[in-house]
Amino acid sequence: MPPRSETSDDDAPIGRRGSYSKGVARRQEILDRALEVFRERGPEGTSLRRVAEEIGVSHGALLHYFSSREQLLLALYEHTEKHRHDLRGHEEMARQGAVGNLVEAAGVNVNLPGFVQLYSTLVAGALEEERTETRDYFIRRFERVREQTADRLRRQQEAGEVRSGLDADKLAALLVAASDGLQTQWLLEPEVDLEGTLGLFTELLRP
Amino acid sequence: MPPRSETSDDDAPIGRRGSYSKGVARRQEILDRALEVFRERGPEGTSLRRVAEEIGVSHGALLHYFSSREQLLLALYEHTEKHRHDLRGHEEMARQGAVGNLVEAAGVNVNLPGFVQLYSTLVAGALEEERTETRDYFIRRFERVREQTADRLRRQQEAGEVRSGLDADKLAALLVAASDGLQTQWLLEPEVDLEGTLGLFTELLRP
DNA sequence: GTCTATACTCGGATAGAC
DNA sequence: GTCTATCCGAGTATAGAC
Repeated sequence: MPPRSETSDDDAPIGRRGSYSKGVARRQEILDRALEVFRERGPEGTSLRRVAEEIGVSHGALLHYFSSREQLLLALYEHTEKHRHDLRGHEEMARQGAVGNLVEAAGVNVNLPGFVQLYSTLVAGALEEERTETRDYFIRRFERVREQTADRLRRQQEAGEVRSGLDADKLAALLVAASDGLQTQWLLEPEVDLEGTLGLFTELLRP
Repeated sequence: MPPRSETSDDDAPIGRRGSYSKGVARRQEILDRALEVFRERGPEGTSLRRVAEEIGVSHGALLHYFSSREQLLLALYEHTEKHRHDLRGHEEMARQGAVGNLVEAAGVNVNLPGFVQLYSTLVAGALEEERTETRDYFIRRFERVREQTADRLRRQQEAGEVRSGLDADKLAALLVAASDGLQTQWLLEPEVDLEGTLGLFTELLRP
């Protein structure tokens, strides 16, 4: 679900007339260069105009492909998330419990404070205006994460690993909320024990 | 702990030479007018310059009393928090359990979405720079709220209302985190049941 | 569709008048 | 200490060239 607005099907490298539209490739190219700049200097303090200059396009041209600074940061977020996702073992991930999954994700994030901060900035931005792409993106994201977590919980309830009689959907929202909130506290005070505190849920949910 | 930088003791209305320094009064006057503007138009989209013009001071003068837009928003937040605090019954509040207290606070916030959003904006801003007043403010705030919550929890553990064997400090951090995170989700999707979901902790913590 | 040029408002810093 | 004047770079919107 990339932030590019329309171009929703451009997949056949051969045969389809036009194949990749040149614009998408150009956009990708610009994004790649921009990611490099962010990697070196970090997103904070790196203005749109600075990035544009550094990667050799005009300020206006950059804005042509990313309609706002927020959009560019969202693209950066998505890219980092993919990388972060790769850091985790996919096989084990699948059959993990809800709490274990969140704890492990938090463990990965501990090494990526910049990522957590970017997340927080984008979410706060999403709350500030009514109908933006960023807002839609995070609404969908929360829905997805809650749903996955609820599924895990239900499976664990059936397996007797988690106490039953609790609304799995509400519980999932609570777990995700706690995870997000804790990471905020952790960014402000690194001595907060992210994984240990989140792990309390293991005991709280024991049947 | 108001955001005014130095002037830390100006309390005696009589006898002390100079009594209130004129600057403090002026600052308060400007703040009051600014609060009015925010009440009418909301903080988002209300620029420093617009506020200044509307209350009849220059852009520079406003910046003289509030060294940044963030400082002004923080003052707005503190003022609203005081008002919000008044909405809650102080007597009952004191002898409430940890979960009940958070649930009730959330219940008040449900009628003040702008306040929750402002909180989220300020917290995100606090995460973005290293040594700012806003950051210090929220570090202290989280410490205070966690401590209060932990105290309640300990009292409840001794009274047998909350299951023991759980680290009250960690548990407090978890409760506060869940409360914050849920309010974020609620701002994005109002159908999220803020009080009900947070109330799950009542069952989770039962001995 | 791709991009340049321009203009507007914004937050913030500075220098200096009073 | 209080405030005006000015300047800077930022994000964004628009018109229009190609």
